Amino acid sequence: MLQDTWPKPLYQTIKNYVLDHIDSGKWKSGARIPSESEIVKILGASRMTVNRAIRELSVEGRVTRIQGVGTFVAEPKPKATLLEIRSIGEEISQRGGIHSCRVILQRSEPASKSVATALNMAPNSPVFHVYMVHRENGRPMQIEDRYVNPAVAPEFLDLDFTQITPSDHLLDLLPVTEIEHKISSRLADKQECDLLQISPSEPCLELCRRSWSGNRTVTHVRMVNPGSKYNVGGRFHVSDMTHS
Amino acid sequence: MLQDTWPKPLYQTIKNYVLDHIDSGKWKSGARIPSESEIVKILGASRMTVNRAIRELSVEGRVTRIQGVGTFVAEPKPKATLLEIRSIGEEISQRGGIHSCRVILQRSEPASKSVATALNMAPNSPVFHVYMVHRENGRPMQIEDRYVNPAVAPEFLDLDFTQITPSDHLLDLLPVTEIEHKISSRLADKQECDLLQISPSEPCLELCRRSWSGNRTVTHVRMVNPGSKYNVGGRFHVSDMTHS
DNA sequence: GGACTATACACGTATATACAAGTCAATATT
DNA sequence: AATATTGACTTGTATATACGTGTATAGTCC
Repeated sequence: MLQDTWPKPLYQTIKNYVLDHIDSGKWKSGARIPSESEIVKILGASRMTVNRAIRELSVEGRVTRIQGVGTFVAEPKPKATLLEIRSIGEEISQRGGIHSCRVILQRSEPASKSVATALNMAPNSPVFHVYMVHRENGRPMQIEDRYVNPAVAPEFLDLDFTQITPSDHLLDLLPVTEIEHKISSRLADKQECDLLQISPSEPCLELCRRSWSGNRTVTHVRMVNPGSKYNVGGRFHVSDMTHS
Repeated sequence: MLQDTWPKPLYQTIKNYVLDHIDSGKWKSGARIPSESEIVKILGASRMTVNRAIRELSVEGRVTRIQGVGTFVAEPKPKATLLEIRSIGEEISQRGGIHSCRVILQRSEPASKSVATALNMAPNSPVFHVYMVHRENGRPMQIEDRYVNPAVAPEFLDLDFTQITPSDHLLDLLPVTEIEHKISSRLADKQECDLLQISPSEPCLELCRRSWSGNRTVTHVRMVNPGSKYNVGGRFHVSDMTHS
């Protein structure tokens, strides 16, 4: 921001040099920037140092590199903020509560049309289905309605979800590479009111999530929380992807 | 997951070596790991290569380094998923809609007790306050109720928010380093019903956000969306912080 | 013309070396 | 005893050098 006059490392100076040209518009989005050896000539640093600077810009998403071709200014990021959504078990235990749950349904069933679409599978092929209620200190806090792709978690039906939540198990099992979220507000239906012990006029938060690992759809989950008892939230620290 | 048998770069092998020791529990959380020169002796790589490997693990948050002291295993990350929340202007224009807005209030006012707490300021010190309604194709979509720390954005009152949304302006102005979100579901009050043109029984999504830049609190915003017309969501790609 | 090849150039990785800078403890000095 | 110095060890940065790998193109041969 303001002048950091502290002695910057050279690789940081090089990063700033590139970022300045990008941010000022001299190097436009998608354009090629000078090669490493050209920057060596321009700035007089060694190629290793230039390489480190630009490699870091690459992992920070500011430039894209293609071996044998060159380095290009990356498209600007869409304006967005990130919200961290913790697993319900973690959240409850973090505030000192006792988590328990009631598993209402845990079975394999043929995929309905909508579930098959969500999981990118053929209709009527088997999917694992879990329907359960999470409780904090005995009070119902969340309905979890989850479908899982059997190919990625064949052991899913044998698990004891009073010991580990489905979410935690899947996060342990495989790396999540992509997530789609939808959060909406609506009124609960009769069954949900019964399970959550709330009145029919109470607004609920519904959080739907689909997640992928590589090119495989892992799971589709719908979580319903009573608005009066629960709200999703969290604090997120942006690991430094700063300019300068 | 399974062993990729493709020829790994040496620095990746070193990263895996360290990660294996961490994940297997041989090097426990908080413990010191061998120094660079020790790993040089163990693995036979050069110090520069070891340095790159461990530096990358450092930015990936797996280890913490202290110059002159050593390298330590970082605390494990809490289980969480990330939700990307786009700015409303972006979201509307992305689906082809026309964004407009009505600025109801844009002024400086003394901070109430709750606002002062939220922004970490003294009560009654001046804060900037904006209250506005965002519209998509002329239909009200969101109420934005925002307080801004005057110290970080002194020009805030002079802006024309029909041209750029407050969120976009602040994101352009300074890097956000920390964000706190809370999403809840509730019924709108009478004024909100009028502004959003909804019925009093319709559940609404309320998204509260506080954001920081460095050690300064930047803004506190409350956004109210009618549940029938709007839901927050998005797709998030996890940039590869994989093991192996 | 079309296919192949040589070549130049880009980024990717690895090493050896050097010095700077921060921390800590043992030792010397006052 | 309190303080200062020194030295060992740590990470941080910078360079010169080398070779590997991927891409594009100009030129050559058929």
